[in-house]
Amino acid sequence: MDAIDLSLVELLQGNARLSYAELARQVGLSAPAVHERVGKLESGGVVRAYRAEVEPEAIGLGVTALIGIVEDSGGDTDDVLEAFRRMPEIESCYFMAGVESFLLKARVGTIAELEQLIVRLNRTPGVASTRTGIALSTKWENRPQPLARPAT
Amino acid sequence: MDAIDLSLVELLQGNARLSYAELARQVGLSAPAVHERVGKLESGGVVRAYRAEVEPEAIGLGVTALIGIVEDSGGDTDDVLEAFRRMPEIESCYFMAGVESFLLKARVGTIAELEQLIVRLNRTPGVASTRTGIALSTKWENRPQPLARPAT
DNA sequence: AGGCTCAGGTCGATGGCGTCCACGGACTGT
DNA sequence: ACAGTCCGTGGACGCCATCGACCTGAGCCT
Repeated sequence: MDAIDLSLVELLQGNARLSYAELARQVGLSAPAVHERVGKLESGGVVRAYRAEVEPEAIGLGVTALIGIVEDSGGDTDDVLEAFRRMPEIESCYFMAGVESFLLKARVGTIAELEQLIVRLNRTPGVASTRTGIALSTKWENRPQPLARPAT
Repeated sequence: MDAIDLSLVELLQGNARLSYAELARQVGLSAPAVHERVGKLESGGVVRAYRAEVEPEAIGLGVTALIGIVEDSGGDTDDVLEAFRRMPEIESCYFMAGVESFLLKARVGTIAELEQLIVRLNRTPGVASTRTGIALSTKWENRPQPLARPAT
């Protein structure tokens, strides 16, 4: 993981569809060399996936909510997680320090659907309570960070 | 925005580096047709970007925090936003309903860096108070949703 | 020191891909 | 019926991905 790998990661964070030839030009190596490096970044787990970032409204998901979950004292965390995983509306799931064990980011089409989701969450065994905040607008999301430090 | 466009979006959400030829095979059109459709999805703002999804730990960002911001009653929201935008650690920024006007997702290398970030946030004009929750682990993040409904 | 080994690069070749263009069929409104 | 428009196909051409052969420098053992 040297400076060139960092540049490659940074370039691909900015535009995942760059050709190997273009990447090669930008970092000053040949295309096969870049091909091999990117392959190693992928199989080494540094690059997990390449995704198109989609405007949620355009695919009928206009409502974003952030939901804190308080767990039942007796509940099994793994079961709760499994239940969350089966709800496709939950885009992100963080296990948190604090009273609320989980913080979920959910995306649905309408407030009515959000209501249904919250009901389902509250019914989930192991969930003691939920606290929902609605995002009025998303200023930005998943902005890539400049990769300053040459990480170990 | 028909069923084929939806498939294209779904395919590109799963793997943004698919070739046009491969996309064409999957949706049953020719490559130029797919090329044109994807171009329209991009310029129409449906597809905003293609990004490589990177394991944050691998680039020295092991600490994820979610920070609620309460605004000063007198503060100018745009100025606050502008200040946030200049902090690269803030990956996402939502404008929320509720007491806390913003919810930020920040990613830093160490707890010490998080502390510095929180100090900077509290010093920012227009910010009355902050409330930080630390993510102990990320179960998943930015999982693409299946695109069921044929959105208008 | 000399030579082995290995990681990681360049170069060259070839088949597939991206992309431009001209053409054609189905709908639509008149 | 006709013309216009939209959206697709097929062909052509140059660039790209990818493979194999070879090169080079660092580290190490004898």
